[in-house]
Amino acid sequence: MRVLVVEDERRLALALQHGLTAEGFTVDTAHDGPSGLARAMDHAYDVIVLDIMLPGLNGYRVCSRLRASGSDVGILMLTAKDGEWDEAEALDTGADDYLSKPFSFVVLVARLRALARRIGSRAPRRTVLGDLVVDSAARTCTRADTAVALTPREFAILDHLARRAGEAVSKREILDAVWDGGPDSDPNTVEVHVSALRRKIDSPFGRAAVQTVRGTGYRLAADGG
Amino acid sequence: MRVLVVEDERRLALALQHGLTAEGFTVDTAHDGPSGLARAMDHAYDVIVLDIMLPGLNGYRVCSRLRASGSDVGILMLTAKDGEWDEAEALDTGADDYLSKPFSFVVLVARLRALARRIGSRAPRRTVLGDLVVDSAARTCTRADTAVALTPREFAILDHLARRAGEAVSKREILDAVWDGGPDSDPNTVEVHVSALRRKIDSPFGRAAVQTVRGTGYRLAADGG
DNA sequence: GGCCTTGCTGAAGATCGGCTGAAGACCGGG
DNA sequence: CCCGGTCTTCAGCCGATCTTCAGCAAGGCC
Repeated sequence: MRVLVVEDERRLALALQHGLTAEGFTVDTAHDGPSGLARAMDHAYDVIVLDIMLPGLNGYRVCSRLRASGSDVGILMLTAKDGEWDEAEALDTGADDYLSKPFSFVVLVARLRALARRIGSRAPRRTVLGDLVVDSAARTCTRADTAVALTPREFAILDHLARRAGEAVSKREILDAVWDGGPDSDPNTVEVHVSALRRKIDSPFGRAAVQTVRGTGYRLAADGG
Repeated sequence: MRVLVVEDERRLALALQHGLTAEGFTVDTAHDGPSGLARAMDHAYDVIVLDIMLPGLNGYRVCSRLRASGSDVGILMLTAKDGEWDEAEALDTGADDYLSKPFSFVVLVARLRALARRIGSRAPRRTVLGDLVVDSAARTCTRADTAVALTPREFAILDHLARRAGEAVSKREILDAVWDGGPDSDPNTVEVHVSALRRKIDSPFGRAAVQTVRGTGYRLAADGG
């Protein structure tokens, strides 16, 4: 289990490195935003422990840049204050979990393990469903060997459905995954985009990969429809 | 999403009930340890918000008893102090997450949603009863290798029965699980839907998976009828 | 058998959920 | 600044689904 600790307070960083090493993790450290981001991009970590207040580039930015670059590494943010917006914003920028300082080392380890488990079971980068191919890394979609151009939202929805191929996925979950699912977000938005998506990947091919699950949401047929 | 709030401070419990209801959760409350435990055992909740300091039986004990009885419901503990042992002990007794009082409502909702997602993914995915297959994740049902289209209510009933395959399940429990079981809900509604369900998964196949338990409710035959 | 309780079911009207076209906001590039 | 593409919102439509009701069937008890 490879962990990167990005924390500018040297004493804390060192303590974490020692403690986590003792717990069986392999630990690297970085002490500012830019070098943390660089290390994270260059090496394959399982989880990153990311402080918010960092010199050069704050934790939110490191996090969102990592996500923007397509990384799905597990990110646990350390929020300095315990105001609610720190935490909500952490999740918004793509963090998987967060912990308010001061935190207990025991809890940190428990959270890291839980996070690693979740991350470990994440879906692959390329999903093949019959003649429908969704490439999460390249952000492309192919149907019957024909490239299909999708808008960002359309692709994000398809990608999310593809990660759960064969399962029914609720509109709320899609809102959470594709948008920053505020409680007041509108499920109709999803419907509109799904409608557009079908017009591109289903109708022209006389297929129906995107199925409606009434009362719940949608399901991507495991065989491409 | 069914939530049980176990909190002895009435004002807080009420506030949570209202707030969470507005967020789309279905909320029940209990105000002490023993009644919280009883409710949790009797009803199928997705998540329980559990205060630690409770009359009668404290949160740790409620939590560990639930786990001892085999429940895998999601448990989010509210820790009153913010000492680390509260939190570590909460995780030790089987809680999935915790939140220190005072907490932000926004954060609580985010945590509940995250927890619900995690829980949802560890529930059993398919139930096989003879040639009857109920796939909870995909929300599909198959009888003798034939896909059977069910309406949301029908599927919810079948799903609930399947989770207790072989056991007699009361109509009241079905009302609670599938509907938001107000005290004035009508058992005949269940009968109507069960009737429709049989017409789809039993009659066409000359089988009888859904059995009537007179005076009580229904039972799904463990061997598919 | 008679009677009461409980469960089944067909029909009908009300309601709900999902789909879609259109309008305007928004955004980034030229 | 303008333009094209994309996103969100809105409102209407439609069919699927739900609930209610009433009559009938079945079980259980005397």
